[in-house]
Amino acid sequence: MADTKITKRADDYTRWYTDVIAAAEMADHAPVKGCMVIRPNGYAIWEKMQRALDDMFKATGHQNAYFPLLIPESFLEKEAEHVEGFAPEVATVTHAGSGKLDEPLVIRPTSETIIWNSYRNWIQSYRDLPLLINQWANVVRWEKRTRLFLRTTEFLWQEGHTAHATYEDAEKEALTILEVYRRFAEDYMAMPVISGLKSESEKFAGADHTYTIEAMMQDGKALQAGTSHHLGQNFAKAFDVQFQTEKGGLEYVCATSWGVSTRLIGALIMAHGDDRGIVIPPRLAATQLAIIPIFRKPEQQAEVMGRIQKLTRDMDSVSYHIDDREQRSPGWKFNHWEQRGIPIRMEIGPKDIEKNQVVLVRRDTGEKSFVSQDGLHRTVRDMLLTIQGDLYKKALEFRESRSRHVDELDSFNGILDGEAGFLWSHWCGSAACEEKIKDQTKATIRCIPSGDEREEGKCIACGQSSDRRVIFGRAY
RNA sequence: CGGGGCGUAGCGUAGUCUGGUCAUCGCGCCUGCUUUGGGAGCAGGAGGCCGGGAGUUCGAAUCUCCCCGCCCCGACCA
Repeated sequence: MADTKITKRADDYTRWYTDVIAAAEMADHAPVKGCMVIRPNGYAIWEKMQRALDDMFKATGHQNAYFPLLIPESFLEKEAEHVEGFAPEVATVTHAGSGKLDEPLVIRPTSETIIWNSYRNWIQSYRDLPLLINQWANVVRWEKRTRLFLRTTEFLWQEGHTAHATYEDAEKEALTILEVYRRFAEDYMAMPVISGLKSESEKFAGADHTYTIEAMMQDGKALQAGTSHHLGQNFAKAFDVQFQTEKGGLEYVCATSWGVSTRLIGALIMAHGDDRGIVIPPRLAATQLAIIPIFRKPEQQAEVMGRIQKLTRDMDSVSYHIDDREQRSPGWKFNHWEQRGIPIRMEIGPKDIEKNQVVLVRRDTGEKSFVSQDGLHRTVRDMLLTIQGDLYKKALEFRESRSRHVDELDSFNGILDGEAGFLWSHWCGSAACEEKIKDQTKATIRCIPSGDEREEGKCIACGQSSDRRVIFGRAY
């Protein structure tokens, strides 16, 4: 398979991003516009993400289930805001076999409606609550403009859908998941995020309110990395899901929904990648250590391979790969694994065997170290931990260097056209001001950060009083 | 759907303004030998309806018109 070169980091970040994906052989454009073929290298990351997230969902009491891909069109229409929000981007099936369907079917853009149609039958009593379910699935949204991983017509995701007896219980659930997402982003992806509340105009269509985690990419633009919605009783009312309370009354349940998608792979690339390719944090790397034997003569090969066997015998906590392809040169292999973001490369040749050492090279820094073969397992394990931590620190430092308090709307464009980043500014809370700022600067409110950092100030758009700063930024 | 750009080998491209040995170069692929600690070297080789169609011309990758496709910017993005 062809090995692509990343020519150089173009002034155009978009170009760099697609180059990196191509070089790492992660995805291709599909024949259907906006759809993508996820290659094994890209999918391996998704599998690691799935496993980690699934464990976290299970640990917070959730179960997996599956609901249909096709949804009667009328279901979407039951919730007013929901249909208004999704109508422009749903794909519809009108024909099946040789005939036209009586009622068109939409390909799910999200599954609230079909799931709530089931929940109506599943929920009778307060004893049935809470209902905590997650689904791993694909969805289709016919966006006008698409980008590999970040916004594709079809994408893979998980969507959680829960039902609760009280508003407070649902709120607690939404925040529990928000915290799961924050931990996943920071602990696994090594990508710092700011969690908070979406403004009214940015929230999910049909939600009471929406929580989000927002990350910063290396060009200073924001990326919404995950959302957790408190749906209130909107869907319960639309699908008539009531339950008998402990005291015998009849109530509508409160709901949440939440999801993260293959967009996270795009986030990972843009948060850590460099001109040599992607950089995978150790906790998400299917291969953490690429071992490259070096030799000239057959007897050296036997010796080196023998030593590798011995060294890897007890490496059960590190996932390693021995690249013993004879038709490729060591230099080629170095490059190959770098483009694919493997955290550590190990070189071992006759010279190393003589000195009882190996060469370890970090993908994130390029730092080369000569370490003893004794205790190699522990050395590698420690280095993986260090890389995981350093990647996070580096990304956090970058985000902080691109975050500033801004009190003049006039300076937005200057900053965002130059060193783009997060602008912490006062906002009065009105949709009109939000809109005005967006029109003038292309910056949107990424979130109203969680936490109680109150500060008196004046809205940068209208001058009215505000009691906290919110985050503005240009977003993907 | 608006604005801009681009379609030449599997991929990336030169050539188009000024029509005439122009089908170029790199990567990749195949064969052989030498190589292998940063994308190996040399030699040889395979591979093209120059996006499609119609025109102009003695002659079109090149000029004209139409069509198709892709990319970027914008609108849009729960």
